[in-house]
Amino acid sequence: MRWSNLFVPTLRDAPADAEAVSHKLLVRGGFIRQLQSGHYSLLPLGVRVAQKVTQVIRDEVEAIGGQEFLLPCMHPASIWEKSGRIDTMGAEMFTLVDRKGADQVLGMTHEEIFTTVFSEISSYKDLPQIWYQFQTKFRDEPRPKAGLLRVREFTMKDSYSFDIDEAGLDAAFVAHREAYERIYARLGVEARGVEASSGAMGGSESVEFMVNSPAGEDDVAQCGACGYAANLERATSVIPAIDDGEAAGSTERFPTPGVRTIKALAEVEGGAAAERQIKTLVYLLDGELTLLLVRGDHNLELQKLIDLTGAVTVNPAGPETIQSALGALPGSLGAVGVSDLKIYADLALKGRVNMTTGANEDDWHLRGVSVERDIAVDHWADLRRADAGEGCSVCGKPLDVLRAIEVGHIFKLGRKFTEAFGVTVLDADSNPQVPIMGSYGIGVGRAVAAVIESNHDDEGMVWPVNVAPFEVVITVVKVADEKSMEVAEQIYADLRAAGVDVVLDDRDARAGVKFADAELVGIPWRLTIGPRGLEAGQLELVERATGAKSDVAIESAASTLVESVNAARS
RNA sequence: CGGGACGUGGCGCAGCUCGGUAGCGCACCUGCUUUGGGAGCAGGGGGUCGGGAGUUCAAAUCUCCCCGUCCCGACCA
Repeated sequence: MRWSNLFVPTLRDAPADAEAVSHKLLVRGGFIRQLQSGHYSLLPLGVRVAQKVTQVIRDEVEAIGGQEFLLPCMHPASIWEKSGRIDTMGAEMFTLVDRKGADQVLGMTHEEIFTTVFSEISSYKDLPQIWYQFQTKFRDEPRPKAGLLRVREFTMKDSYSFDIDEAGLDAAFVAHREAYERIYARLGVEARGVEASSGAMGGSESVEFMVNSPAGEDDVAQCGACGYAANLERATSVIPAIDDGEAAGSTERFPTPGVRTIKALAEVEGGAAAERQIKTLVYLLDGELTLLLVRGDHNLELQKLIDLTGAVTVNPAGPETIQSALGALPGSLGAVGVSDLKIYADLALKGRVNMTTGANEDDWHLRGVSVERDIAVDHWADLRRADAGEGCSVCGKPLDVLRAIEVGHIFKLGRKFTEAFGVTVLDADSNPQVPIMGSYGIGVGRAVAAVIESNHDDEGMVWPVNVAPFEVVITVVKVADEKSMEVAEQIYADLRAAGVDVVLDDRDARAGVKFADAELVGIPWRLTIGPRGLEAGQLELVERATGAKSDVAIESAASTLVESVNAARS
């Protein structure tokens, strides 16, 4: 490629509304342009990187036996009705009506469609299967953000495994886990597999691949001692026991005028420290009013509740609803004596006595509450969000909580879809069996952004060779100099012949501009050709990542580069 | 969906408080000089001031409505 023919609109200034490093650099480097919130055009350099990332993923999925498909991105709504997900996905699906009046949706994932194709298989002899594709997904995200990190339209590698039994699924899952680890290593990101909730997709064992970055949107609890790592959505931790003293004989009402918060109750005369309080939250779970109890100083982790109950819609109840159900407004709520509502309580409240909570009358609280004696808890469960500094539930050492980007997600789907679509295959005994599925996804654009988040410096991007838009740039300092161009053309031809992805910067621009652009777009090696070097018979070679400069003889420049590039590829 | 901010040539911004018909830097075009780290000089092109209504002799500026974009919280590759 000749830079003079390339469309690489680099910018000196980042757009004002970009926040994340990857967003700024992708725009500044001329990789992407925004069409509207959550929808980006990939420019030539963006396409090059995306294609290289795609190829790395393809290699590794093929290596575990994946077969590439390409399914439609527009689906009849009926297929989503059949799986029931048109309701659970709700507003996140783009929907439209065709000219015949048929309801259509834009696919946000492809379990339904792959399962439909799979229904043609009817013998255990044809299992296992791993099917995958790179296809555009559409998700009407409430809040797209940070350039390519969260968008409404994106390419995803999604694969699906079909097996006759759990053992087969386990094997497919492990194979994917290992393939993903190889993929991230080749992309130059440190991604760790962490325990995760499978969310709206449904399923059991679930692992997210996380790259630590302030631009991320997830919080991950990590144990530096034993390696335990889990999304805060399901991370557990151990906390010290609290000495409640002797259980009070009975509960006691006491006035708390104006007290509306945990903090205020902790400070008021006759109140109680936050860890001695019961926080009472009122939620609507699929429309059913429910009380959720956690310790006063703890936070509810909603995802844990959703995973536990399978609830589809979970919303905090409004003040009017709460008032009419409990007789008080938030600030004075409690579960003592409540019998007509379902009550979930966090395990940290189990066995606690002498607790303080709202009396369900504004400006009144109760003390001396023994949780198990005084509250009709229906379900005990881990509902609280783990916090930094709490003990690792595996080894007890303090946990860290770090921001991270979710660059991949694998999980065991189970038989949800094969059952919904009535798919069976015959086993060796001629009995019909419902195959079990796994689902595995990597967002290509997000992976690109994550690579940048992990590989950049003040000058711009620093691409790993495997995914760099070009592996080498030949910078001709003075294009008007015939000798320079002659040498450049020769090395350019040699590198191309050797299979190196090289760009010849033959623009009639000042050297400084070309150097700055090469660094901004992060090309791993720059070979500088100018009259000064030619006179000495030497060319300057600069490695982007380290800034290391070396002089190479004209004759050996190409072979040196071929060697370096080959050594760095993986 | 709740909260906050912003919208002026391709990008970054000023002008708005106190109405008088749009300006700066970068980028772009032409010429000359320069040429190993984002050149200098001279000349030049490009803007429905997000949209619509209203107030006014007069609106980028004031008022109202709408749209868009970004950031923080509830959702996910």
